[in-house]
Amino acid sequence: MKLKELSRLLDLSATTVSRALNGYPEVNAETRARVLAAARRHGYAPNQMARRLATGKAMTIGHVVSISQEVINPIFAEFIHGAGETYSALGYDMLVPIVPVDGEAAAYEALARHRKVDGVIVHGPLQHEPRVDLLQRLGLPFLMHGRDDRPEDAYPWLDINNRRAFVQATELLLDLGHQRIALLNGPPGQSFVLRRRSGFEEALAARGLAPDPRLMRNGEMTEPYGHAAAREMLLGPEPPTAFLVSATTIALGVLRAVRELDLEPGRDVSIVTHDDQLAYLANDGEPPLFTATTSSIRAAGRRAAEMLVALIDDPAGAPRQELWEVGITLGRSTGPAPG
Amino acid sequence: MKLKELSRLLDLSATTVSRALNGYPEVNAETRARVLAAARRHGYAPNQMARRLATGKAMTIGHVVSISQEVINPIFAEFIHGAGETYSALGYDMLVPIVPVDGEAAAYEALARHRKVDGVIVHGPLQHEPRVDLLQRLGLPFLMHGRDDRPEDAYPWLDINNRRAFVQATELLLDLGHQRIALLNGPPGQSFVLRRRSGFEEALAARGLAPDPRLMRNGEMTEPYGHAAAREMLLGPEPPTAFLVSATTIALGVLRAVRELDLEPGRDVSIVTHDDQLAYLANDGEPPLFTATTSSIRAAGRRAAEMLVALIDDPAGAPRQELWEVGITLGRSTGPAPG
DNA sequence: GTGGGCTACCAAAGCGCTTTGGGGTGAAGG
DNA sequence: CCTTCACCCCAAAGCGCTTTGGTAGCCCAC
Repeated sequence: MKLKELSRLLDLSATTVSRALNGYPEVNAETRARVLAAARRHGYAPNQMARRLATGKAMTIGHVVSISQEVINPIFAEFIHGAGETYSALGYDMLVPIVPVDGEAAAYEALARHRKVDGVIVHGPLQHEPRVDLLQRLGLPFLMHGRDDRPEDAYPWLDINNRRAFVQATELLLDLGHQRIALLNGPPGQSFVLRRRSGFEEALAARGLAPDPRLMRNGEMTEPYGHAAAREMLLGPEPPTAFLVSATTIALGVLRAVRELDLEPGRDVSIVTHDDQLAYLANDGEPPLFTATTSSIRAAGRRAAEMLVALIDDPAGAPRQELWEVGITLGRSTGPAPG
Repeated sequence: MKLKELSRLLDLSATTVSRALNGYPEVNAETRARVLAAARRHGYAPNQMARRLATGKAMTIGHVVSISQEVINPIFAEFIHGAGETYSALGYDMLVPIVPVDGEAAAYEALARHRKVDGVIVHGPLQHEPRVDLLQRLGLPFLMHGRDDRPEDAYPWLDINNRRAFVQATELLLDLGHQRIALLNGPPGQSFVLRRRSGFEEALAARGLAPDPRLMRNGEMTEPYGHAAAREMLLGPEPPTAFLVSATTIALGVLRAVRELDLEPGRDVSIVTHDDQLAYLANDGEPPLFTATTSSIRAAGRRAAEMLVALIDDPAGAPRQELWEVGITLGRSTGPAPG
């Protein structure tokens, strides 16, 4: 069933039918009702390709995933999940090109030139993110999840206050008397990783402490990474009494190492993690397993998508930046420093 | 830059330019080279909407995600990842509608009627999957990841041999002398979950053993689920000496419970898991942490996408079903039954 | 030297929709 | 009574590409 057939059936012009379906005012209410009823009855839906060609709007948002970021995966999935809810509600489609690491720039260029999307969401910004220049040059609207070292208003973004979160987490451990705190952070170069480290170092410095480089690690946020790093540190000289880690997956690895060494989490060793509130890694229990800074990555996805769509609809008048504070949850993984 | 402009620039007709770019034979080699050079130089790329409207092909594959399946998430993400690699290579786009549970059917109908996709991949089939009827009625080509209780050749699918995998895993435990084996399976109703249970029960029956219903659980494949179930069973009367579980996330929960109770995995309690080889939950170590049946879900995604595209290009001649056997990895989580 | 068969190109007709620029009708207003 | 103005509706012109159905020119064969 196409528009022309439907219009013939109704003895109306294609123009009128189109207008009726798209809610334009210059259509008699009765006529509109007739059209809508007929459309439903015959299962008519406009061909999206035709519609998009005619309107010049792709009604699609791109999320480019580079396959280097193996481990962003579960977090990325949860973010996408939230964004998808927004898109469904707003009539947008989501396009998810998966590209090799070295094809990322080309992927954005292709999206722009082929007119496949109206905008993109940029994931996992580096400290100084080259994609910003690329996208501005391409004139492709974008919203960054996170932000880099440019001035606050250089481009639109949604981020959580990573620095502050890790200041608070570190202070919590310091208040419990911990002095040797290990930091198991995410992949080097990522903007959020650096902000978290700043927060950690800042909190230590405020108490006149200097971070021990041997207790600071970067790595993909996996369970084995947490396990290996924690095990090594705990078996080494001057082991830490507390771990501050960047993801629940890492925390689980730390927990495994702690138990393996017959230590008691929350008594012999404390653990604080940042919790993205992934559905399948829920920090369950009463009180919950981990003491954590928390922020729903799914909610971030929802909101980021909203912001980008608003930006596309009204490039001038939409909110362009948003910084979320994180919550803190007290769990069973922290306690006073031993000794 | 649009086709007309480029053709005027080259003093050729749009027809010839289009044919040159799309590799049709009726173009002089020299002319083609000239066209390609000019296209590259001016950064010309055809507007996809126009192209798709003209050809009638969406060059897009849909993966509908219903937001009930919270926990399919990480596994789903990994599958998608593989599929995405195929799409990039083949020039297809991937559309990922995220819809509420009760909107799934409507989502497929919309995809079909709006002509947004050339086909879909169906995830997480139930024992008897209603989407099969729906999609066949809509005439929308599809490939199922997994399969349901219909005859083998009822529709195209790619699956792993879940039953056989769990037969082998169970036999492995039985050979080690375990008699009380707990099964921590996935969500009830899912086809793969039922096949795995069949395999488990079948292997027990072959040794004259009956499964203990108190040691069989279903649940979303999360770490807390594994932890809670294992803890409860281990503290109950007649605790199991071994756990067979459906996912590495669950296995991590079991491991946590085991350690909490001061038991030694691989000595006091054995664990076998099915490992989808998720990148961020790698079963690392030498030997690896878990004894596991393994099958790369990312590879499955790659292959499934290939099969679907082949099916779309040639509805008659493409391979329609594929059953993969799983591998087995011996890890540190299994050992002879105690006592 | 005429017909047939290639090669290399082109004009124009779609693809199915939206949107522009009217145009007819009847009621309100002068 | 004639104009004005909403109100509804329509024909036709795009949107930017692909594809159909040619044609012009050339070579070869009979």
